[in-house]
Amino acid sequence: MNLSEIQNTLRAKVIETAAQVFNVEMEQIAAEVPPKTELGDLAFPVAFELAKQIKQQTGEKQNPRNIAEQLKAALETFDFVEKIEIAGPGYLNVFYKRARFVAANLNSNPLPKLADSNDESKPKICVEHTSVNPNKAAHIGHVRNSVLGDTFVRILQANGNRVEVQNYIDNTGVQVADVVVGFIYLEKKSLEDIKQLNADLQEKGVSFDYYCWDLYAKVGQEYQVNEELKAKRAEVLHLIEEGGNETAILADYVATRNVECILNTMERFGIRYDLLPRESEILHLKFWAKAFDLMKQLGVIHFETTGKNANCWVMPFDDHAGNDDHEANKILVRSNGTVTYTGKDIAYQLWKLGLLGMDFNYKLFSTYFDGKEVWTSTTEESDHASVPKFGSGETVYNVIDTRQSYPQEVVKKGVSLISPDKGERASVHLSYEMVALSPAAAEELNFQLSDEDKTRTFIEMSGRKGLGVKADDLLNRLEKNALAEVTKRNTELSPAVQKDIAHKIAVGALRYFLLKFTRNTVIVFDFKEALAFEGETGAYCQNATVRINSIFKKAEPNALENAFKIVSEKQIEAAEILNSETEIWSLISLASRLEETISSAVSATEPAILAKYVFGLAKAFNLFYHNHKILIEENEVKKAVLLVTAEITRRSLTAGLNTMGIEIPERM
RNA sequence: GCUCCCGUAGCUCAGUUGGAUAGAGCGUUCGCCUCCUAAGCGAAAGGUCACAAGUUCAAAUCUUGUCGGGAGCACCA
Repeated sequence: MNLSEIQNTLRAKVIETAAQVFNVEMEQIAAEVPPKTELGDLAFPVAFELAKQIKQQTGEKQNPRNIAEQLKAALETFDFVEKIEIAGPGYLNVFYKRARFVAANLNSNPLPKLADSNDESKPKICVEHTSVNPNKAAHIGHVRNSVLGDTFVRILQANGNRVEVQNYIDNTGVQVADVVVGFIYLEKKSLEDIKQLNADLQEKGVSFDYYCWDLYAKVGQEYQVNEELKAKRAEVLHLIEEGGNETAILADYVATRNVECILNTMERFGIRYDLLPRESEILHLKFWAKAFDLMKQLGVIHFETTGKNANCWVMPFDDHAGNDDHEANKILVRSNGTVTYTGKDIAYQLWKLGLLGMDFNYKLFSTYFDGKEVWTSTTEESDHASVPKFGSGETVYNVIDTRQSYPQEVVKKGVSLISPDKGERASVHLSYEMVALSPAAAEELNFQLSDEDKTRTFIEMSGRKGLGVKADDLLNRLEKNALAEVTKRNTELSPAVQKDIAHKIAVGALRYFLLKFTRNTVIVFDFKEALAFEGETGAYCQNATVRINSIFKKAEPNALENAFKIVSEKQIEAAEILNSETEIWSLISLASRLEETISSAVSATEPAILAKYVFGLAKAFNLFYHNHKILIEENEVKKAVLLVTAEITRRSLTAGLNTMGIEIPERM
């Protein structure tokens, strides 16, 4: 029986007893971990709540401590419980049979549900993340999106869910149009010229998306002074949307090259996708037309003939009160007959949920080095015999920054009007705050600050201004710094191995840095903090794990096996150690809470919960490590208990870090 | 004008659907490598949880108001 099962059993017993003895029905009850191990392993503050309920029902005033006494008797019959103490005004503190618990969990898997995530019969969850406009390199703000999304995918899988990862490609939007304007009108390049440029850049070792980054910023600047160029934007955008012309073909080449670059960047971070749905297919396969018909049939939108929105199709949206400046209703089709972004997004969301009644065609986009495939949408017939089944998610998570809360709300509302069955529950906006730059960081990037910017506590990154910390640049810098340390500490390792270790440390540092903040905290990016390997960092967590691994490398080959045997057979002695040295038991107890932590990260849609847990566990292990010398311990049972503790911690740390997409280096 | 988010140690942030003495990292000061890797460990200092009222046996947490900061409210995407 693992920790979750024990806790659930205890909860059920409390609820059962409350019903039997006090005639009070409780749906769920709070359980908490006492502030100190001395106070027990699990606490129920349930007696206070019961006292209140009893008073409400019978008018009889009962002392919480007396209530606790009666619950205590019922819980003590459970064979994993050593004793129950009533503390303070009426806390019910549970102490487990520690040695028995350890013996029962010698071979337990910290994430028992992970294997279920491959079960094809389970309902699917779709997660959309990354979705960087394919017109420039990804910056640290995009990486926050991707790391959050990817980590949440891993968390869902650890929780036993089947997950599909989508990265939406807005290949026909204004941002792509802007770079295309730059290529065609500023640089006077044809498609052939751009292909040649791509080859030249590759030779020079410059990434195509870096080139576009600068070009995009140049176009943005030029727009300010060149009205003629700005007029080209609408023209180009129209041609791209329409498709089947030279400009559209050129734009497709540019966008696709950028997607390839961005996928390469994300692969460095360990982030992958199943499907890249593209906006061009949403347009050309007429997803919108189908959604439009659906909405008209169901009467969830209407055509306005008078007033400000005359000749527009609008969706009523009464959650927001309208006023003179702003409409309460959301326009989906403009008076000129074109569709708004929100309209297209509703169609796309319907597809994700399997409610649209039509599908993309698919082609293979690329194959990762280990054989994993990533697919994309196409208007042509799917040319592969066995295309995986995409979309039709039971629930859809959209990882999009918090500034898009309003349109996301409209999409959710629209979908629930069309399918009240699935309702608003099926669409989840996994929102997060932006990554901004500290004025110091902006200056470090040689960016000219305006006087207004200087007064601000942070400065928003802007692709249009070319202001941002590029993802690859930052990772390169982290790898360089990590390599310097690795080389210093591990002179005997080969350069290739050193480099691999440095890479893992760099990725761990950046992923942890982005995950330790809760979603609704603005990250004010600071180089010193982001480049740190000490304190609350990924490297700290990796280091603790490497230490455990190194203990087992130095131990005799069958040390762990023997330890398991000793702990199982000599439970009385083991219990003495676990009862007297609370710090050992605290570590075991903490390490046993990974599954529970994953589950709360899912219900709160908050990966930071996992990050904080893993760090806390690494810290607890480091304390244990300094206080106990495992390999030279002379007492046989004590040594076995220490080894088992290290092993249980290792499993949870490794699984927890992997769930965050952080690998464990062989050495540090 | 309306909606949402935030205000916790010098700085950056946690604080588990209201619970026991409000925590962590950084920074500061002082200790610890004869011992499984010091990217580490220990100790000290540091708090009117923005402010006010209310609900409760119990409030950093819930309600209302005030002040301060951020974002959003397009026939843009």
